[in-house]
Amino acid sequence: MSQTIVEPTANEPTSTLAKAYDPGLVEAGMYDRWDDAGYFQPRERPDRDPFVVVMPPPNVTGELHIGHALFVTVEDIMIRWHRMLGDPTLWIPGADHAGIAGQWVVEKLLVQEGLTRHDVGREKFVARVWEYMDQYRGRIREQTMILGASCDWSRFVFTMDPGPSRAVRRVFKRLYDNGLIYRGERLISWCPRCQTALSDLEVVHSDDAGFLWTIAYPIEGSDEQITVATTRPETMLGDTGVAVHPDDGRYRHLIGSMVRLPILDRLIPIVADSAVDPAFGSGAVKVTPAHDPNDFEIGKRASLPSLNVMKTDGTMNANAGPFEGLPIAEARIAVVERLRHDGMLRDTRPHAHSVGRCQRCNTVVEPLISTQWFVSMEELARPAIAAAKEGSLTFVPEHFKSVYLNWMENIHDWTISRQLWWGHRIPVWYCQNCEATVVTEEETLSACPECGGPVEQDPDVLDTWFSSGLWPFSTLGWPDDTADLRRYYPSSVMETGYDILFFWVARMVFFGLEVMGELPFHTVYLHGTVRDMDGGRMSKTKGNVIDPTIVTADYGADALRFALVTQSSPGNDLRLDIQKVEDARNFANKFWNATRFALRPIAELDIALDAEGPVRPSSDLALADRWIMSRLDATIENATRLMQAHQYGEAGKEIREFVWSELADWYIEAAKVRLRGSPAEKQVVAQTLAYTLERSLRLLHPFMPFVTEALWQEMPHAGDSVMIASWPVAGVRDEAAEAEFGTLIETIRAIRNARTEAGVEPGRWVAAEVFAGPLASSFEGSRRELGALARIADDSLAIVDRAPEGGKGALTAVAGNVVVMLPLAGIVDLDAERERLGKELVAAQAERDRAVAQLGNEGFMARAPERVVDVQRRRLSSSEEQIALIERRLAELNA
RNA sequence: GGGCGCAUAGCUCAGUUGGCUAGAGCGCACGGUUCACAUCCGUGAGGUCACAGGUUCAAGUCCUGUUGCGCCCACCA
Repeated sequence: MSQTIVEPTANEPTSTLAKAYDPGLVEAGMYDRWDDAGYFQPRERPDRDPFVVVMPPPNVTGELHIGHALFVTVEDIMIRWHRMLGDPTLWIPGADHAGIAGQWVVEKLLVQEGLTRHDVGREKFVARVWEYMDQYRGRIREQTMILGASCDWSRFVFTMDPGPSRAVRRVFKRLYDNGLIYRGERLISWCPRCQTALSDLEVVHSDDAGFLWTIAYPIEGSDEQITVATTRPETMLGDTGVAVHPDDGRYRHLIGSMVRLPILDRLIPIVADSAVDPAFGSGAVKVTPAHDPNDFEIGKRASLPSLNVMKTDGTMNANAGPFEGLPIAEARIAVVERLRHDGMLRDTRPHAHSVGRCQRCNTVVEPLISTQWFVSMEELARPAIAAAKEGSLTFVPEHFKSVYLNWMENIHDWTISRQLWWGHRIPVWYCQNCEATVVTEEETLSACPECGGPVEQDPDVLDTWFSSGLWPFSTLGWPDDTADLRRYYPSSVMETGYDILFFWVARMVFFGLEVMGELPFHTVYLHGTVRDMDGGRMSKTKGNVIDPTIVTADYGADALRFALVTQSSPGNDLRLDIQKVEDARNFANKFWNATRFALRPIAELDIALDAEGPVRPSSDLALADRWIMSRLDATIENATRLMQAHQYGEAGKEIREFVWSELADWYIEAAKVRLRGSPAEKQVVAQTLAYTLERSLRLLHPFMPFVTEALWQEMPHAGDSVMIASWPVAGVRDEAAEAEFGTLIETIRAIRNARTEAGVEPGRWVAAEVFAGPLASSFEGSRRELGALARIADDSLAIVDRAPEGGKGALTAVAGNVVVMLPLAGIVDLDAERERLGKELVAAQAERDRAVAQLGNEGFMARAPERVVDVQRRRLSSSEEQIALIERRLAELNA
């Protein structure tokens, strides 16, 4: 496979490439060849820092969707780029057990069998989930491979594997021992469907249309009543007080009095609390400490008892009296009816209010008091805030730093226990004999270390994000002191969606700092959400979810990758347009055919190679050769700069633009005529083609790994795979060549435009006189290219040394200071020609006027940098020359 | 209530520290079988850079305000 010299193959077919690019054929088998060659594992070299990315582990709750394809693409681009830069590069793949979401999908399967998890029992249920996960992990892995992800499968990790599980227990114990994890009775969010506590982040709020009911509470021992307003009247059954603002004159005399709670007839006190807003409603608030976070706080301050009126399944309990057993929604209606009947309902009005729903199952969550495990956040957040503020943790795009800080600085304690069966079991054991609570890193505990009595493990599991938060080090073998951990922690860039900035990124940061004493990564790159063409979110219920492998089957992984990355920019959502995928496929085809074209002369000749690949040609260079190599250098410069700035999409576009609009449209078109020239000329063209195409393939490789590998193998090259070739280094730009060939391009365009506007048949060969002023020798050297591209007959192309006179039977093309006269007697429409040139004259005059104005501006002349002033000077002289040329020509036409 | 962002061509979007004539793809109009490519080639039309001020020699770019849209956070009965 390794190849240092290309043998001439004159007698063989000129190319082994098929006429049309077929992504299916190109991509088949290639991934396995890379894998077999070991390219996905880091190539160690002690002199360089490794580049490490930990893949966000997809939830094993189904297949990958198009959003996964975006992150796989962006991360693979980073990884392949760094691999080409020569960094030891590691990308660790994984999968997440997905806690509630994982349990939920299997519960839904059971429902189809007419079963609940309680019918099968904990052990068998967990086994079912494992079975499900094993099945989909394979599919996810397969999909990731189809996308070309160059990750190290030998290091694949699942959150429930023994290693990460031990990491979870170790961290739990450590935080517990340090007082950062505690168990307590708090008001938490409860999902009645999932039957578990949720963290704040797992509750999704939306404004729903509801009602605000006003209820009268009679004052005991008085004829007075006090009215309170509520959006959840059923909670009045759990009221243990009424609160008013201490300075509210209307109620000051009532503070300390008792009211008689309607329906239940309980006596509850009126208390003062400054959190009450006297301006809202009646200025008096019913207090339900067991079912409202605000009331919970008021209740604590006023020493009111908490009275729970709901069961964990979302029905009312015995404290609800006559409403016991009713589901919450029905109890609400019944309570309102009863109040109306009793004459205690004072008002009912529509009222939009915020309703929290379970992120996973969309059930309305209920705040209720419950004993749960929490992570105390204040101390953990402090260094995580400092890291972002001092800049050791940076965000792409930058504004997410504010978002991150805003959250971190207002953080609440984290509810980590879940009343689920699927997940990491809380490593806490309760002695049945001596009341001891034992936290252990061991997976099981057989007896109480205090008294030897029997122990029972806490039945709950941990929030799935607890294990995710340890991912940057648990994937590397921690808590063992492994070689991987020492070499690859911390990772380099955390690339993930902004939608899990708090869920995941923030938690990795504070866990990394606390457990490892070091940030888990220095850069957070956040991508947006992939949306449909109308900007809608993709969801299973909407039915607009796209399986990436359907797209890759039609257009290829290269096309999907390229479309995703060039359509997106950091932090912004993108609308997936299948036309963009098609365009990317077309681009691959363009590159394919450009290579196919180049391979013919390349195969006939000896291409000089060195350790880097085709040698950069340096002698017998024509203007076009110098130009394309300078443009390649510009592209390398720009692409490299953009990659460094994480502007991968822009880098991809830059490369596409070069390959299509410069290399294919101009260099190759110009090369066609030169390949019919002398052997020496053919040689330099072939060498230039080999050089520029081979370097371009390397530039494009991180974006379109498959097709670039396929083409690179066909091209003269050094090394075994473009995957492990080096990222190109830019040479010195040839400014003169860029300017001169640029003018040649503009001239050809002007000629084509003049021909088209005048209705000259596209295939017609014409004669031309070209006045190129100081560029005469450049134009002379490129006369055949000029002729071929502008369809000027070679023997009737004259490069002249002063502005030509065409009389009335000629078309004029003006580009900069170049003027071309095309004698076309009988075709030229004098009026149309005058009009066309008239427009050009106006444009040139406007150009001149702007330059004159700038150069006449004292402030500009005094303050603008010399470079900018120079540009205006050139602009002035150039536009003046152009005006003179056009005016002269117009005079001729008008004569 | 707090925070963040967006507004550039018919559509989807680029536009790095302010500096040549504001760009791309798609779409649109017209025209093309030249031996790499119709998954293509050529030519063209199309923009008060949301609005109003300000800073500056110079503003799509920086500042302030306005309008419209979006997202996130939050214990607004």
